[in-house]
Amino acid sequence: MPELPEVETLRQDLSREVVGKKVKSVAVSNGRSVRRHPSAKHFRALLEGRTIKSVSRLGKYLLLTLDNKHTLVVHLGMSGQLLRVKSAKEPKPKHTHVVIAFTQAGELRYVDPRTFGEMFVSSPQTDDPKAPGTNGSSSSSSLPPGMGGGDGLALRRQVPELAHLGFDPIEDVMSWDRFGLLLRQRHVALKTLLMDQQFVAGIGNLYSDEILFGAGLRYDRPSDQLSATEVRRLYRAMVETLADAIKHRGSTLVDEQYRDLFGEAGDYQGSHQVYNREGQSCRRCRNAIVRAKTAGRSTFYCEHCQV
DNA sequence: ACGCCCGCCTGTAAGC
DNA sequence: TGCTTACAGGCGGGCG
Repeated sequence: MPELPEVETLRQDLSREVVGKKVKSVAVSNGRSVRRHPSAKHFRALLEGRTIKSVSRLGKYLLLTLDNKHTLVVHLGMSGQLLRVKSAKEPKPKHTHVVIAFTQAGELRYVDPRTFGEMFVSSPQTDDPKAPGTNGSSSSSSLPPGMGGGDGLALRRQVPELAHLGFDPIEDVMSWDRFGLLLRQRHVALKTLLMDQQFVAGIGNLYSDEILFGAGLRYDRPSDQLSATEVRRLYRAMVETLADAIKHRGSTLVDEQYRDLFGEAGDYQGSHQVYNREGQSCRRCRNAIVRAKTAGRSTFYCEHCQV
């Protein structure tokens, strides 16, 4: 399942490979992948003739900014892949639902067996196009500014459909104090909170387990009952685990199909501490990793290292 | 407010 | 060996 590290790897690849390219034609062979649009034709018309100006990321969403300020948004869901091929002649894998051909030759293909993912073209928010600064809502917001792929606030305005997303753990830096404050505003299990996209955007089942191991905290610890040290450990583990996974170009598991833009597997699965390691020995204390069920989902953790 | 379940999907693998 | 069932889970929605 592509989560933040996998999507960020794709963002880096895309910004080198498709920025500056102009869309020649778009072919949609499964309308479900563009289900936000009234029709495939509608989706195509918004893309054809446009040039890709930049590539950003918000949580698990890829944002390709177009030359008319519209944005091509891609969400990979459970099984989505974005593949760049040099020639249209290369054989199309099964479940290729969208093909974007560029005028400079080459294609961007969207493949998604389970069709949980989607693509759509978003129009920027048309709120108050008059003088800027009159109501002062631009820079005084509660969200901190982003650093890399783009300003988180600007991106949220650019794509109103993603306004509900919480802070991005890599782009939006925040103090331990503020993180602790946010944790105390809720009373939920830590794993639930890490996976809540409205709280923090980009973390799914795999990385929430890895982060909680890194922090030495159990998945079911209530979010409003952490000591200052534990808050700090959790924040640090979140940022470091994700950054480390990005360095390794994400996780490609045996039963999964995450691939980068060129079809290459990620490398981080070898560094997993708990995920999918039920019965295997903890790399830190040698006790067996345990599997639990929460809300019908699997959770892996070490009963000795996580308290 | 929160936990939990369902439906949406297909491919893989375990079970009988 | 072949069929059936369970499982994988992001996300939105509903229910208690």
